[in-house]
Amino acid sequence: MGRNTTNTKLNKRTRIIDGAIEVFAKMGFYNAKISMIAKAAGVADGTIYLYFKSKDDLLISIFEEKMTMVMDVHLGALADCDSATTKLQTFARVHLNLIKNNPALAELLQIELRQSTKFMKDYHHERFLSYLNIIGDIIYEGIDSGEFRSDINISVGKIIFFGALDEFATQWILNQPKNISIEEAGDQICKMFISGLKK
Amino acid sequence: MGRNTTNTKLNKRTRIIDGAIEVFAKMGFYNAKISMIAKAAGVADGTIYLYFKSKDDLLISIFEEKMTMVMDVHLGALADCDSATTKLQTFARVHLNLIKNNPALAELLQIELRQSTKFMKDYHHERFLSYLNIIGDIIYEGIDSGEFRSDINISVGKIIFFGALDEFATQWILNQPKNISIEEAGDQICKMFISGLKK
Amino acid sequence: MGRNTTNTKLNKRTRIIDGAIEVFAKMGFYNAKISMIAKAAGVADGTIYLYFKSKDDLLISIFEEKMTMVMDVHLGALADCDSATTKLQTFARVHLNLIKNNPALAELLQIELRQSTKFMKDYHHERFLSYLNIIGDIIYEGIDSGEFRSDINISVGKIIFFGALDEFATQWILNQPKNISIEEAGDQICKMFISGLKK
Amino acid sequence: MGRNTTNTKLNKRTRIIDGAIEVFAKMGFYNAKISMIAKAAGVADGTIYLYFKSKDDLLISIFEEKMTMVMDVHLGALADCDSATTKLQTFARVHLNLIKNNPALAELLQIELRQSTKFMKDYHHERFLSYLNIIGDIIYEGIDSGEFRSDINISVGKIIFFGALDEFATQWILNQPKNISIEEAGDQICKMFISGLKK
DNA sequence: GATGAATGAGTATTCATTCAT
DNA sequence: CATGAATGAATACTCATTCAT
Repeated sequence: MGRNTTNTKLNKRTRIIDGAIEVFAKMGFYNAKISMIAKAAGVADGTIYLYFKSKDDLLISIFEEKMTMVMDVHLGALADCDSATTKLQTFARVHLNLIKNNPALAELLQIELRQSTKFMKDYHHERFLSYLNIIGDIIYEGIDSGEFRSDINISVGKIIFFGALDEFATQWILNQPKNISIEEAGDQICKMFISGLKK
Repeated sequence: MGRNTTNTKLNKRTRIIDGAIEVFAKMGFYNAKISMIAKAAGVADGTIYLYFKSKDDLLISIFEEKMTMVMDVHLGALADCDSATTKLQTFARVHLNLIKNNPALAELLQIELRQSTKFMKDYHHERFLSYLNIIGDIIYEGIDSGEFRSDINISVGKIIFFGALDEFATQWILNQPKNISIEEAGDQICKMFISGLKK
Repeated sequence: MGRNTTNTKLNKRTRIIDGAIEVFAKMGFYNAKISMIAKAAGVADGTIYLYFKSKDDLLISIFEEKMTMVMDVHLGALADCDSATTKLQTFARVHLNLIKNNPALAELLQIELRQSTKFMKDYHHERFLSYLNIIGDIIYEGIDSGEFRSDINISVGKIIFFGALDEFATQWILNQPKNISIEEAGDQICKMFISGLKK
Repeated sequence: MGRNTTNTKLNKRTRIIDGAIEVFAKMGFYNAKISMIAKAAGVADGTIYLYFKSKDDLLISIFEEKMTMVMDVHLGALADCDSATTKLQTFARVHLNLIKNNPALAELLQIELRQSTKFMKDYHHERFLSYLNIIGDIIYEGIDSGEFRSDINISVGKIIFFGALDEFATQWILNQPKNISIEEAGDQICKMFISGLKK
């Protein structure tokens, strides 16, 4: 049946993406070999090229699809919050949970975001900026509602809140600290960021 | 005579490192070709192998040397500060200034810190941890002296302060924001981090 | 019913051959892709393998079939001629007309005849030699009847008459000269060959 | 010494060209593998790319160089002739001798001239036209001097004389006829072409 | 030490062919 | 018969590294 065919196709594409996430995360983009990805996906090397134009396209496609998914999860979770403070806490919790539950994807997205290859430099600031702007909008809302100070530069604020979360995630992926859970860490990050270090 | 030879050698080594920083930063590690680095350094391809064991070793050597230099600058600057708050501000200022003045190096160090190649995973947590620990020590000192709250998890605090600075630096390198100077941004980061967003 | 099936098959086979002639001529054998031929023929890639064992077999089959057709046309036309001179002129006229009317086929046959792939070297001297022998027989007849000189080496004569026609055809396909029609050219070729350049 | 280095370099380039001529002639361009050529030349695969940009470039370079050489040989030989008839005979003799002595090169040049790949279609009509024009100039001279008939179309004449020689050469390469030497064949070709078949 | 020509291992990608539907 | 998704063998080309000079 049509549905069957479609499913098989989707499954194969999904398997390739999942295999690629795994292999890219473990090996890095340049050290990942197409044959490894094919093996991880349980398909022939050539099959990958039925679904993706090139290795680069595979990486970019993963980024596109997963970022879309991530944004949707965030926006869904934020819809239930009623204050900027809650939203910031929710954002942190969702971000860290996504990373906790998809460490390979997390590592991959970070590779993409950071790796300064030419094709990465050109590409997808847009989608990353949207992500940053979720944070920016929350801060703006907090200032607007009087929850947050008005002498905050939102452009800086959104970047450093993301940076704080992201660096913590990176370290957590590399070397999971035993002495603190990712949930507690999220609370700590929000506390420091929202209330500051000062007594 | 001996000194002369040594100098020549040191000069050549320095030229290679500088050429490599430039090329790695512009092209990324994997797209940087030894021949490009050799040309940038004004030496023959083979000469690089008289000073470095491999392309990987070149990257790691840069990291080692430059991080040593960076740590020294930080420690020198911090020696003059008399409070944890001042120290944190100083650290931020020094960090951002180093990046402002050595953008290629900054980009390179970030590539190294992030790029999850095997050889990067194995390597240099140590030296990076020392860097983080400068921040950790300042926070500890602040708590100890009563400047900072005592319910702060230092392990988390040092990571997120670094993350905040680092992400801002990344964005600044990629897309220098016109509406705020790097100095002001440093002040904003410290303000948010130290006093929090809350009114 | 059976006829219908058979017709469909024949039609499909014909469509594949015609598509292949077109694509081989335009792209060359090695640059022609099975998928292009399938598309040109309006069939699926796999269908080609129901009619031909391989890409090589497709090329060879075209050669076989078309040469058979070409030989028949020649023999039919020659039956009406009453002298070796007329036959030679007729042969030239028929040869050049075939090329004029089937330039893609002409180019393809030339590729085959020339392209020194192994499978081409092994193959079809036989059929080509038959073609040459049509010319050889005409020359023999002309010598026998006293029309032509008897100090002619027929083996050489048949080859060079063919070569003259063939090279002219090649040039005409590549770069159709405006200043002379293919019919006039045929007359010129016969004139030079039969009467020579000498005054 | 400089001379030594230069010689080594030249020798290597020459060895690659000679190896390539051999392998291209035996296997055809598309079936010739770079590794075969490298082995035939006694160099590493990569070395070929120090001297030629690509496999295509290698083929074209061979063509350029060898055609230059061939043209020089022809022009040198023709300088000594005092009539168009002698020149035509000389041209045929030189052409056939070159082929006799360089059969692999001859086959390769024919592949190039004929193989209808895109890059071949675009390329070097110019150089081939120069070759044809040597013949054209001889015919023109013969008409001008009164040796040849004036009702000859030179454009056609040069093509068919070349075609006659070329086809004979092709057949001779493929299947050397025992019953006639290449020298005699050259004489036959000239005789037929110059005096015609007619009694 | 310095050079850069030579090496050859390593890999993304293509495409003729197969075969389950 | 017909399809076209899947296969995987095959190869031009790159580039880190070596070593004779």
